[in-house]
Parts: sequence; structure tokens; C-alpha cells
Amino acid sequence: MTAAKRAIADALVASAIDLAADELTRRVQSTRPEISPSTVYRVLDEFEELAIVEHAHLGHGATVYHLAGVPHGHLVCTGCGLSFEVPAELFDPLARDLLERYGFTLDRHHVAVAGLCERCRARDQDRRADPSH
Amino acid sequence: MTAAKRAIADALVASAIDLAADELTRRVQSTRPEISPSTVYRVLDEFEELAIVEHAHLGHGATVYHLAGVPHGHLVCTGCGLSFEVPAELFDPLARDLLERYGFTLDRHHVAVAGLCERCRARDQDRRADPSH
DNA sequence: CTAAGTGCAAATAATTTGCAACATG
DNA sequence: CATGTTGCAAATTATTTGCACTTAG
Repeated sequence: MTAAKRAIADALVASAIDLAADELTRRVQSTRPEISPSTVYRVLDEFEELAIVEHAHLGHGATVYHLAGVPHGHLVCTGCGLSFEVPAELFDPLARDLLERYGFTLDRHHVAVAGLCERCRARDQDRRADPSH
Repeated sequence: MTAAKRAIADALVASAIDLAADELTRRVQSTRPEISPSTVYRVLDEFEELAIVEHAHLGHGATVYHLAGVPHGHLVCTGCGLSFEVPAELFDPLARDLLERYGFTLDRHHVAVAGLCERCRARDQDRRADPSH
């Protein structure tokens, strides 16, 4: 294994949450500034083929990556942009339904659904109740 | 209402499926070649604010747009790239769950989940059974 | 008229690719 | 030493923005 791969793997292990390639590159470069973004993308691709890493698409934002082995879905708030990781089992009933009705096999660790978090929901309702709009 | 908006609205009404801004621009330009992509993006934004149009993110592909009023979710096959529209009610149980457990209000018409369609699933299993890999 | 809307070209952002230099086994 | 890896710069794709010009009301 090469130095670049080592550094990228380390950064992935060290981070608790999903990271965009962008952010991952920044972290890797804090130790090894010579490692280029393209290498990060290439290594991530390779890691994915080896099933070491998985990615998900969070709305319009950049693709995020995380170590495989901790399956989880994502809730993305369209109000504030924050995203939350939730256990993959939450999607099991849906997965069963999709398989039965459409023959579609849901990829649970790749799921990101949009909506409003509690806070943004509340703010939205206030706005609707408020006459000034 | 301006000519550009009229043309874009017409193209949206005429298309049965969700379109990327890219494809929508192409269709609009087949009639009015002078209409620029930036106008398409700007008008789509405006239509969204008026709740005439909604968008969804299908995996790593471009954002797709469709007329509001026909709520539906999307299944995106990571094998062949095809996407399927499914009734929004399919996500109601999940929506209920997310609200109860996380206070998260699912945006049903904005949902796109990844997985494998029947055909790609089958191909995948074949590949796994086949010794040549 | 006058503000809103538009075309065009340039700017961003995320990602990919070509290629020559380099490191690893 | 042969091959797989990398860094860098340039190319791509999707989208946004600045700005001068046009058009609808």
C-alpha cells in the first residue's frame, strides 16, 4: 500500500461522519499537502470497488463517502442543509415493499431522503401563520 | 408572461417524464433556439417558488424537474442508470416513522432512492454465481 | 417609460482525464 | 526494471452570475 492510500484510509477512519471528497482532501492535505484531489477521487473509487468505502448523494450537495460496515441512511433538511445519519433498518419495510411491488432492491446505505428537520418545520409553520408574507 | 416562460412551461407540460435542465433546454431550443440555458435555470427557479414545478436529485446525475401536482418518488438503478417513478404514497409509512422518531418531515415528491432494478439484480447474481470473476 | 426579464460570456464547483514523473514490489 | 500510482494541469459537466440590452405592462 502506498503513502497516499494510507493517508486517505487514515482520514476516513478518523472521521466520525460522512465526508465530501473536498473535505476529505483538505484533511489528508493537512498531513500530506502533496496529495492531490484527483488521487483522492481515484483512491476512493478503488476503495469502493474493494467494498471498503461507500458513498451517498445528499441532495444537490457533493457526494459523501464513509467507511463501509456501518450501514446507515441519511435525512437531509432542505431548510438548513444539515444532514442526519439514521440506522439503515429504518428503511427495511420500504425495502420489502419496493422488492415486492417493483422487484427493486433498495440500497439501504445509499439512501438520502429530503425533507425538513424539526426546527425548520417549526419555522416554516410560523412563517405561514404570520400575516407578514 | 414572456415568450421564454411560455416556451418552458409548454415543454414541461408536453413531457411525460422528469427532465434535466439540459434536456429541457434542448427541447425548448428546438422551437426557440435563442432561449439560453441560464434562462431555463432562472425560470425553473421561479416556477419552483410559485410551486408550479418541483425538482429531485437522482443519484449523481443532474437535477430533474417536473410539474407539481403529480407527487411521485423515484427509484434509481445504480446498475443501468435508469430511474422509475413510483407513487408518493409508497413512502407514507416511512414518512410517519421519520416524523415520530426524528421529527423529520419527509418531502415525498423529492425522494429518490438508489438500488438495483430487477434486471440488474439478476445480472448481478449471475455474475456472483459465475466462477469467471 | 421603467422595472423585470433575457442572452451571452465568463465564473464556479465537483469531478474526470491525459500524461509524464515516480515509487513499489 | 515493469507496472501500477501519483501530481499537475487541462478538460468536462452542471449550474450560477455579471452585465448590457430588450421587452412587457
